[in-house]
Amino acid sequence: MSLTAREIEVLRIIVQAYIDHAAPVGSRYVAKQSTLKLSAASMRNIMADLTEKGYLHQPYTSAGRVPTDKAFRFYVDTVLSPALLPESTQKDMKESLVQAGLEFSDILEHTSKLISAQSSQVGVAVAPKRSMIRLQRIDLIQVRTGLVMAIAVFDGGVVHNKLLPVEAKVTPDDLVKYSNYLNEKFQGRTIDEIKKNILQEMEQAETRFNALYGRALSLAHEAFGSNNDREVYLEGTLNVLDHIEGKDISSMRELLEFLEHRSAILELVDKLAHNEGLIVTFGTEFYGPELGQWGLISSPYQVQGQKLGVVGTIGPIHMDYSRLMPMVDTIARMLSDLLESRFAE
Amino acid sequence: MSLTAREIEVLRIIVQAYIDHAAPVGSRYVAKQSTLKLSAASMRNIMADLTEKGYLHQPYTSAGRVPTDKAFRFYVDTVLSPALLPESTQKDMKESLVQAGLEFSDILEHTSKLISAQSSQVGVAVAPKRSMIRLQRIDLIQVRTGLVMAIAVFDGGVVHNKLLPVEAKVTPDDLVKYSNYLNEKFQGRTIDEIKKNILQEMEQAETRFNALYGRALSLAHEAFGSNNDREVYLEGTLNVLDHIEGKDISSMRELLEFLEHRSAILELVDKLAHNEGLIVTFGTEFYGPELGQWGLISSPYQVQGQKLGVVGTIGPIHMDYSRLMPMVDTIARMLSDLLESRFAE
DNA sequence: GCTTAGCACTCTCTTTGTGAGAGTGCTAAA
DNA sequence: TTTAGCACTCTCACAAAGAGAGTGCTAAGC
Repeated sequence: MSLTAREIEVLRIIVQAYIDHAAPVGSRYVAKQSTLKLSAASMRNIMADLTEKGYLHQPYTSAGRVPTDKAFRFYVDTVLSPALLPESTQKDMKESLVQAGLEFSDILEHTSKLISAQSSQVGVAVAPKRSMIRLQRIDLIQVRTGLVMAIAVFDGGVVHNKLLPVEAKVTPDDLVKYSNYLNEKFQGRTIDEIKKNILQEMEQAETRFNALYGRALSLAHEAFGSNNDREVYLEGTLNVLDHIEGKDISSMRELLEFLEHRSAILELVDKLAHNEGLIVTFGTEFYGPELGQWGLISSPYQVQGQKLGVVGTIGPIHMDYSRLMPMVDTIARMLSDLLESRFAE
Repeated sequence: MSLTAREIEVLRIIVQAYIDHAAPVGSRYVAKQSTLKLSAASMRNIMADLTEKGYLHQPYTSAGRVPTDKAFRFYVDTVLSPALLPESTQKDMKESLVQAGLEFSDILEHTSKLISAQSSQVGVAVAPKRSMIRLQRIDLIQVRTGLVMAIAVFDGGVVHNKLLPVEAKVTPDDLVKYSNYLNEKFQGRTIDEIKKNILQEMEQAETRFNALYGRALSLAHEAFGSNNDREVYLEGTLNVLDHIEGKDISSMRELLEFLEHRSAILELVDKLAHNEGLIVTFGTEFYGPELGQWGLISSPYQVQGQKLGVVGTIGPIHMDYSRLMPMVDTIARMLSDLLESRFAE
C-alpha cells in the first residue's frame, strides 16, 4: 500500500499545484511540471493509482484531481521541504515581539496579531494552562468599604484580578494579614494546586485556626474559584473571508462558528500540547468533515522545558506550509525565549 | 414637499412589509394590506409620487418598490409605534443583567451579549469616556524587584491595571508613599484631568518638591499615559452572516471591516452621545453608502445625569425597529439603574 | 376630478439548449 | 512499460425563450 518514488513525485507536484492555484490539477499540467519526462497519459495512469489509494479525488468524472486530507497529511509529514525564513523577516518579527509590553496577555495578543499579519490567516495564541504557572504573590487592596480587589501575579507576568465583596467590618489591616497568610500558604503553587488546597484547608481551618484565616481562605476561594477560563487570542478572523472558494460560504461559516466556541479551541489545543513541537492538523482530524477545508499549524511555547500554551495559525487546507510552518515554529521559539527571560527575572 | 395622510399610510405599509419580508413591495400587496380600500392602480399612483419624492426606489423598471434611507428615517422618526416589551422579557433581561458581576468591563460585556441575544444581531457596548469617570484610588504594589503593578479604581467599579518597570532601588515603602501622594493629588479627578495635571506638576515638582514626588508622578505618567483606548464590546458579530441578502457578500464584509476598526466605532459613538436618549442611525448617515444596508439603534447609559457610554445593536436596515427600539431603550435604562446603585456605594 | 379596469410593456429569473473546453479512461501500437 | 489517439463525460458560459411580477398609461366610470 506504500507509494513508489514516482507516485510520490506526482503527488508532490499535485499538492504543490493545488496549494498554488487552489484548483483541480490535470494530467497535462503534471506532465509539464514533472522532471520525470513522462507523457500526460502516463501521468493519468499514475494518478488513477493514487486516486485508488485515496490520495486524490475527482470532483467529477473529468475535472482534474484534488488532493485529499490523506495527501496533505503525507505531504506535510514526509514530502515537504520547509523554506528558510529570510533574515529580515526574522528580525522584523523579533522586533515586533519585543515591544509587546510587559503583561502576559498583551504579549499573547501581540503574538497572535503577528502570526496573523505574517500568514494573512487567522492567528491563534492560547494562554497557559492553569496547572502550568505558579503564583508569585497575591495582594488584596480595599477599593472601598465592603469591596476588595484581589491581584494575583503569576510567573512571567501573568496577572489575574478580581473584585470581591467582603463584610463591611474588614479593615485594610485585616487585608494585609489575609494576604500575608495567603502568600505564605500558596506562593509557588499553581492555580489547580491552590484550588485543591483551599478546599482541604477550609475544612480544617475553621476549627484549627482562628476565624481570620478562615476568612482569608474563603476570599481566596472566590478569587480563584470559577469563571477564569483561559484566554484564547484570535486575530485576523476576517481573513477567512478571503478564502471562500467556489462561493462555499457554508465552510467559512462553519469555521467562524468553531472559532467563536472558545472551549472547543481550548480542548483541541490541550490535545495538541501533548505533542512535541510543531504540528499540523486538519479540520477533519480535529473536528469533522465540516471543517475539511481548513488546517491548523501550531506549536507550543515553553519555559524551562514546560509547555505553557500554544500559538498557531488557521487557514485553508491548501495553505503554504513550506513558508508558514517555519514561521510558526520560529515565532513559538521567539516567544519562548522572550518568556524565558521574563520568568528568569 | 410634505406627505399627505394617504401617502404616509402607504409608506408605512411598504416599510413594514419590507421589514417583514426583506423584498420589494408591489402595488397589489399594498392595496390588499391597506385599510384605504383603494385599488392597486391607485396605489401605483401614490407610489409613483412617493418615488418621485425620494422615499421609494425601484431596483428596476418593474420590480416592486424598496424604501430608501429617507423612508426609514421618516418611518422611525414619525410613523413607528413602538411595541411594548412583554413583562416576562423585561424580567429576564433584568435578571440576566444583575448577575453580570462586579467589574465594569464584565457588566458591559454582559450587556452587549444580552442585546445580541435579544436582537439576534450585533450587540454593542462602549466603555465610558475617560473624561467621565473619576479616580477613586490608585495603588502601587511591587510584583518583584524592578516591577510594579499600578491598579487604578474608578467610579462604579471601572478598573485599569498596568505593569510598570521601576528602578531596582524602589522599595515597597516608597511605593506606599508614592501612592499616598498620587491619591491625595488625583482622587476624584478624571483621567483627562489627571493627564493634564501630571504634565503641569512634573515641570514644577522636580524643582519644588523632592525627587520622590517626581518619581511618583513619572510612574503615574506611564500608568495613565498611552494605550488605554476605551473598550468596545461587540458580541454576536457572526449574526451578520444571517443577513446576507441577494448574495451581497460585499455589504456584509464592509460591515465586518467597519466593526474591526474600533476607533471608528468610538468616533461614531461619541458623536451619538451628544443626543438625548435613544437614537437610530443608518449606515449611510454615519459612514457612507457602503454601509447603506445597515442601521444602528443606540442609547447612552448614564449615572447621575452624566452620559457615560453607549449601548446598542447593529443590524440590517430593515430590522424590526418597533421591537428593538424599546429593547435597547430598556436595557440602557436598566444598565443605568444598575450602575447608579454601584456608583452610590 | 378622483378612481379603477384593462392592457401593453419592461425587466428579471428560471429553464432549456448548445457548443466549447478540459480532462479522463481505454485501446492499441511502439 | 510507455504513449498516441480517440471517444466520452462533465462543467461552464452563453444565448434563447417563456413565465411571472409589476409597472405606467389610457380611457371609462362614478
